[in-house]
Amino acid sequence: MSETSRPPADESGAYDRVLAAAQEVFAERGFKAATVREICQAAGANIAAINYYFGGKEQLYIEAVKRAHVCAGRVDDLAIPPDAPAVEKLRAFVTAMVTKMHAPVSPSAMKLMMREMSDPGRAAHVVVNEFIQPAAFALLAILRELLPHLDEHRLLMTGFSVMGQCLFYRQNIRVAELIFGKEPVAALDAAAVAEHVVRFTLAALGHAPPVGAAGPQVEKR
Amino acid sequence: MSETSRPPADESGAYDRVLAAAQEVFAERGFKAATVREICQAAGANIAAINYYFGGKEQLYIEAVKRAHVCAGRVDDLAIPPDAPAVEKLRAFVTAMVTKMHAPVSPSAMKLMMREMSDPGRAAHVVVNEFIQPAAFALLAILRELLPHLDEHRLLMTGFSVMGQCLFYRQNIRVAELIFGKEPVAALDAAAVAEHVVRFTLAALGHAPPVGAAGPQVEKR
DNA sequence: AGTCGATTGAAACAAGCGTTTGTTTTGTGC
DNA sequence: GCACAAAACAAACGCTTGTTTCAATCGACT
Repeated sequence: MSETSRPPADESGAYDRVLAAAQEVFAERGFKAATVREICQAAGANIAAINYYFGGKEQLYIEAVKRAHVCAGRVDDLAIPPDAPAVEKLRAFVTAMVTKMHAPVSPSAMKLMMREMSDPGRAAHVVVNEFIQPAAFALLAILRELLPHLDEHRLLMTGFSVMGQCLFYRQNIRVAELIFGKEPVAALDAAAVAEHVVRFTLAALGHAPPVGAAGPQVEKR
Repeated sequence: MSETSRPPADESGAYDRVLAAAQEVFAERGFKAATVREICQAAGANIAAINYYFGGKEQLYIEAVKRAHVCAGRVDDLAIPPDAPAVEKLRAFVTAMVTKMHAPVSPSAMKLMMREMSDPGRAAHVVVNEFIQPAAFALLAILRELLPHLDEHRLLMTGFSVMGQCLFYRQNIRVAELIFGKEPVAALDAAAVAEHVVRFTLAALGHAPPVGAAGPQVEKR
């Protein structure tokens, strides 16, 4: 029973090699299409290692998702100064979110998490509790500061509008490439997207001039 | 070779029954996890029917996706009067989009298309060409009317902001339920969401008062 | 050196998969 | 009634899947 006490370190033990390879292969192919043989071959380990260390394919998948959410890091534990004005908090949040989506620290980890989110299975609650939920509540708190008098429903929908913009570029980048070609989509780097989403959102909330306007004048109210 | 000339009618022939069942099962389980046996059992047909009519599992999947995009209908061929002001065009577009996403005519058809979009395979180009691309270009044309002087990159990102909001409620409804519970999410019906997205977007574009504002005063500029 | 538990390795297992086969049934024109 | 092609069926095929088995190997401790 070394499975639970084993730290998720990237040492060269068979346990960690299999787990890292599983994250990669599961992210690329999905749970069903990925085979234990491919994972073990990528890890340079024997086929029996999966059942020996993890007890089966599905439990390996869950562990891989857990590892992925650790690799991806959290959104709310960085770049959001608690004493800054709400507008700056929102800017920091969106920038962190878009950057994390657009250029993640571990692409395969993010891919695996997004896969599990689009088709929630037995490992979804892990990603939600540790990764999505804190970010969602942090965003809603920021929006509540910006819009103190808005009712709960509209605040929730406003949060969805922000998250929808942040997520779009990752969830639909392939489709966008199919429509517009690779070049114009590749031209949208994380910084440009983050700046746009911030401005679009702040304008919608009345804390910045609209997108069509010329100069970047601050506040208005 | 009756596969190409066969119309996608919902008659009670074995061909149509298998195709309809395939749409359902593929939408629910995905390509790999769905089995030909389950499809044939749901269709009340023999296992050999798939290879007899379609030539294999993968070609049946492609045909099911094609059928799905027909069932789902297109976005640009309805509810967008060509002579209306741009603001009304955008309102019509978003309302049609959100409604189609939120309460589709055929839930399984929409589910299958969304599945193929999140993991583009051999049938993705069909959905893109016939369903997504026309909608995307229609939206960009409307936005161009609203923002005549915006450069191409920002216009594209603005389009993504609109699409991101429309798609969020379908792509992430399961996750949203996991976070906030089923009730507050279920309370957001298509009409409320569409109204919010329209107002959020128009406010961001400077064609409506911001979300936080009280009354629905029209125009400003 | 010797012993024992942990790990690795190759082979085999049963189950399930998509596909194929050969036959039977059905429908249709003569 | 007969002949023939399309359609439907049950059975089995070959293959891949996840899992199991069991012997070989390694590493530490006495």
